[in-house]
Formats: sequence, structure tokens, C-alpha cells
Amino acid sequence: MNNKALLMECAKELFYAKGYDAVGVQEIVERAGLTKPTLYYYFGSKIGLLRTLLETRFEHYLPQVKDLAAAGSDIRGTLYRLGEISCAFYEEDRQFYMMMMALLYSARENEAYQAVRPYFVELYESVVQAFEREAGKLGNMRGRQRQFAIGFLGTIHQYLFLQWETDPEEASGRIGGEQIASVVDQFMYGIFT
Amino acid sequence: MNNKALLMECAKELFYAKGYDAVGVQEIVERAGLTKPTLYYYFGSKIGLLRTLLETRFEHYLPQVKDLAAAGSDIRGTLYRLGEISCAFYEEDRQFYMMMMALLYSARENEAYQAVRPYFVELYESVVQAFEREAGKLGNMRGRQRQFAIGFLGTIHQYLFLQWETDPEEASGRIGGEQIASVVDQFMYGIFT
DNA sequence: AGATTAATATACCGTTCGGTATACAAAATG
DNA sequence: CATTTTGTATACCGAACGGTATATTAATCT
Repeated sequence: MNNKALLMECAKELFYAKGYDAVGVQEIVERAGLTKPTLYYYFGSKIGLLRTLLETRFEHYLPQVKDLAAAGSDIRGTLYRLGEISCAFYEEDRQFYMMMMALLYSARENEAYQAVRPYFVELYESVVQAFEREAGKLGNMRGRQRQFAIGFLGTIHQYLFLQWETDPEEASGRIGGEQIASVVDQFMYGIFT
Repeated sequence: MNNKALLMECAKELFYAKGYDAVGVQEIVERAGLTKPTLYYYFGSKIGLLRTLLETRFEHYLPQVKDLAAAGSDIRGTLYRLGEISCAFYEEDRQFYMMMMALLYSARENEAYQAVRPYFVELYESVVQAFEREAGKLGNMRGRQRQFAIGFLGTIHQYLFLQWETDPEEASGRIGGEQIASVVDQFMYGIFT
């Protein structure tokens, strides 16, 4: 691993554990066994490091969701696939996933929040689009596409959150297809399933 | 408003807008038109200020939830009531509610997270208890009480989150009973309701 | 080989951080 | 009225903050 990647990895671990604002630049470079000018050479600033980190990880995830929203089959299949993609993204790097969610829920005027926001707007819009495409078929959607989009993303996240709280060290293996199906069904048909 | 309450109010506004770690003690006292020793006189430390703030607001909210979980009627009624209580808590002070949620989703090793955690553990345990009381009646719960508890709390929060994003300045009035019922029904019976 | 560029370190900048020693004023208490 | 308690301000602490001027090394290019 080169020093640029090393710095991103160390930063991610610290942001995950302590939060963006609570981590100092000094701390990051010390963990990497480097010095501050090296960090500033690659990223220009602390927020620049976070932005690069987000960009690098999201560029593999977002296109998958956008393709899905554009193509897509029935609503259940689409949601299932979205669940799969999200779980894969989560399992690829749990620390990154949890760091990112913390940023998403952080204060609006915070630089770190503003750095993740655009990615979530894109993600959210794609999911809204998927629901909108199905709106004709589901007669009773009544313009609740946005509510469903947020609701479904939130449901997936809650499931992953519970998964992570129960088993933070990935001891119980990957999340299976049945589990994803169960979450999708609970979202679509309620808890009596 | 006395200076102690004034400091808590100013701190809340800043924590809400910028996040706990991003706000300095100096900034808080300047907004309040006071000086640092006054803050340290009342709260001892920055984290002490946050703790007092949380304690003050939660002591009106948590007992309501605990009573509900202990008494309770049918599951739908219980969830509806829980929705009502949560919405009231949200509307009492939206900034506080959103600040608190940001803390809840923040990094585990962060002091601020550790300050809110106990309140959420209590809240969560109460809701689990409510589901557990109903477990006998709902044959197919299959030990998913914890999942349902997190799921329902998450659903409520998502609804309030969407509400707040759409209308941050409380322009459209209080959340009505029909809306709460709609969220409860969606959780229980899915999106085709 | 010489020049240039990329990558890293030493040592420092001014500012802000959370926190405090001390003094003083106001209010409550004897 | 004297004394203690409560509340607030001035002025400061050392440490850490994000960031940089400059030098040096290592690799690449001509």
C-alpha cells in the first residue's frame, strides 16, 4: 500500500472510531508513521482527505444503484437487488460504511456533512426514480415515492446497523439472500411475514 | 431566562448547527454574552454541559415511554402511543431532537456519543419490553422483538427526519394523529396501506 | 550526467482549544 | 452589619489545532 492509500486507511479508522472533528491531522499522520506535509502534499487539507476518501469508495457503489434505478424489473426485485448492493457495500468495509452514516446524520453546517451530502442526494434520487417507475403499477402509492425511498434506505440501514451492533467483527459471515429478502418483505408487507 | 439555561440553549443551537466537536467553549459563551468561567462554574466542563442538557430534556420524555412499555394495551395501540410521544418530543424542540439523533449516530469512542448512549439503551429496552409483552399474541414474532424495536424506532425517526427536511421551520403545524397512524400501519402492514 | 519532478522531513506559523487562578461584585445568611 | 455563598469577569495556562516555508531525498526524464 502506498502512502496516499495508507493515509486514507488510517484516517478512515480514526474518523470511524472518534468522528471527523475529534480527529487531528497530527493523529492521522502519526498512525501512518508519516508527517503532516505528506498529508498536505496529497490532499491539500483535512477536508480534502475526507473528500478523496468518499469519492474513492463511492465511485464503485453509486453507479450500481443508478444502473439499477434506470433498468429495473418489478418493485420487489428492484428492492431486493438494492438490498444486495447495499449489503455488499457494507461488508466491503464496515468501518467506512458506519463512518459515512455518522457523517450523514451529522450537523448541516458541518464541513464533513457537506462532503457526503451530494452522494446521498444522488443515491436518494435514484431510489425515488425506481419507485416512480413503479408508481403506475402500484395504484395506491399516492405520491409517497419520496417517503418510500427514504423509508426503504432507512430500513436497510437499520438492519445493517443492528447487524453491526450484534456482530461488529464480522464473526458470523456475510449476510445471506434470505435475510435480505426478509427485510424487503417486512418493508413491503409489514411485520407479520 | 437565567444564565445557566441561557448557556444550555446557546450550546444546543450550536451543537445542532455544527456538531459537538466542532463547537468551541468560547463560541458558546460569546453567543450567550458571557465568559468561560461562568460556563465552568455551572457545568464543570464542556461534556458536563452536554450531559446536563441531555438529562434535562430526557427526564420528561423517558418516563413516558417506560410507563407505556410497562402498562400498554394491544401492539398497535402501544406503537401509536409511542409514535405520539416521540412526535411530541420532536415538536417540543426540533433542534434538540436532531442534535440528539446526530449524537446517537456518531462514533462510538466519542465522548458525546457516550453521553447519549445510556438514554437510548433505556428507550430501546422499554420498546423491546413492549414487543415482548405482545410476543405471546403474535405467534410469528420468532424472537424478532429486538429487530422490531429498532425497526420501529428507526421508522419513527425517519418519518420525523423527512418531516424536518421538508419543513424545518415548523411551517405546516403539528403532526396529526392520522399521520402517526399511517406510519404505524406502514410498519405493521407494509406499504400497501 | 544533469535537470527536473515527486515525495518526504524538520521546524515552525498564528490561532484556537479546553480549562483555571484570582479577584470582585451581588445576594443571601448569621 | 459582618460574613459567607453565589455568580461573573480579567487574564492567563500549556497543549493541540490546521496549515506552511524550506530543505532534502529519491526517482524520472532529457
